Amino acid sequence: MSAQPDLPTRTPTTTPAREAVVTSIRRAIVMGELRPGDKLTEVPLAASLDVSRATLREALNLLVQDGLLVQEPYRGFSVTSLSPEALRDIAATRVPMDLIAVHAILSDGSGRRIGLLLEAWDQFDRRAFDPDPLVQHEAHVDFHHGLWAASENSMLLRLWPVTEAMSTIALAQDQAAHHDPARAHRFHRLLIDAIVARDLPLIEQRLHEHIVDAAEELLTLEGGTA
Amino acid sequence: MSAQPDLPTRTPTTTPAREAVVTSIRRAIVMGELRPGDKLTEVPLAASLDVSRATLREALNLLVQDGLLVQEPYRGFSVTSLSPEALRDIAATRVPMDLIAVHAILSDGSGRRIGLLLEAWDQFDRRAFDPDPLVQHEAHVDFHHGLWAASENSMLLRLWPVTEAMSTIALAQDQAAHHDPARAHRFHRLLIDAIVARDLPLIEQRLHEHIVDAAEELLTLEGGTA
DNA sequence: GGCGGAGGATTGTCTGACAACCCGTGACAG
DNA sequence: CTGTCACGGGTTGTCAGACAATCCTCCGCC
Repeated sequence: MSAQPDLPTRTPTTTPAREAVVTSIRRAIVMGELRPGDKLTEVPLAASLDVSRATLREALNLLVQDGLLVQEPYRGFSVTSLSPEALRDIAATRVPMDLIAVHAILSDGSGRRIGLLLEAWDQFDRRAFDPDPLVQHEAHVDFHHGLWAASENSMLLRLWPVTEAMSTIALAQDQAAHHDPARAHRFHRLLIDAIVARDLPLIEQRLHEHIVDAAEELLTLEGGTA
Repeated sequence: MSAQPDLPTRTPTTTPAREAVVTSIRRAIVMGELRPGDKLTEVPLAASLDVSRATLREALNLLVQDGLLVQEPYRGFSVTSLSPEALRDIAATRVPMDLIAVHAILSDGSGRRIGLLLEAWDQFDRRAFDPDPLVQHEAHVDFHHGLWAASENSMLLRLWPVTEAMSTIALAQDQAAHHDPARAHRFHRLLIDAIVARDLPLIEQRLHEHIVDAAEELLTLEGGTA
């Protein structure tokens, strides 16, 4: 009935339209076009994304899934907004969770997990200074994801989407929070060094610097609880 | 930091139908009527639950949200299934996460968090031996949720649904895994005692007994057969 | 000025349909 | 006999339009 579509369908699971919607909205949040607290009204949004309302709602449900959006019955979807205490909680909780990953990496005798970690570093290193700020953001996020993935702890992997979403929102909270890419690069480098050196106290200290201090900085920027 | 404008479950006067679907399916998983790996076909399921396919799909998406189900494009929804390594990861990860909560509880000078914890214990104590096994399960789960909630750490609260779902699946993995309610009751009691005594090493040991040992036990049960 | 109710706007749900896709089956060539 | 490929049934993904339930705003009334 047709010429053979010789091209191997590039994506093994092609064309769920809602995926496009999901990435589109996620990008809008990362880029600050959608800010925490913004309400999403379905009909105009569906029209602007050229999908039906049902498909849009499926995509929105997926975003609620990792906490990027919140849904209140009969009141609709809106971008998650974090209180200052929530921001501190995120930072304070991420440090011990990262330490769980680090422990798993260091307790692996084969060295494979360290290899995974260094690979994550390499990929970050290549994209950390990309001109596209979206790529920079993804590189940063992927590095932290790589740290958890290198632990080969499936529980952490399941918890990652929620964690990533919270961190994304935290950064999006302050639009002006364009953290200096060189600074993130340096922190990540120092962290890798400490892990390779297997210096647990140093690892913890550097995680603390990277995460908690950054959060406190965000909070001071935010200032008057606006 | 005194009066938190409490957010009472602001019921929207009527329950969205998908909530009923969600609890129905969740109950089926808890009760072992749906077992890990089972596939859910939409049309018969929607008919049996007396909702439209669209509403059913919204409910299924919500369940994917906390990890109780997995969705593969064009292959449908199925109950999450965990490998033995995943089961170990869950147990091994929950202990340090519970410790995060415990630290937050103990670092609260006002004693309010301890009060919340004891309240959670009371509610567990009242339902631990309920004749309905579903109530028993909920009492157990609510106790652990109460531990995290008592920490007043909003990040942990966000991570809870995923954690709960993983633990639920882990227990559902082996249908024969009705844990002796008296045993759970004793463990929880011992844990509370250790926390009140502020004995950190003892707390950790008892968490380990309750979580990791239970997981290993599940694995030996499962390993013999299968 | 405060209160209560009408009206519009928005979300929740339904029905029915069609397109896209997966999988098992069986014909066919080697 | 074996591997490949087309075919068809079954299932999921998406659409359109419609109606009910709920929220929100504003206006008249006391």
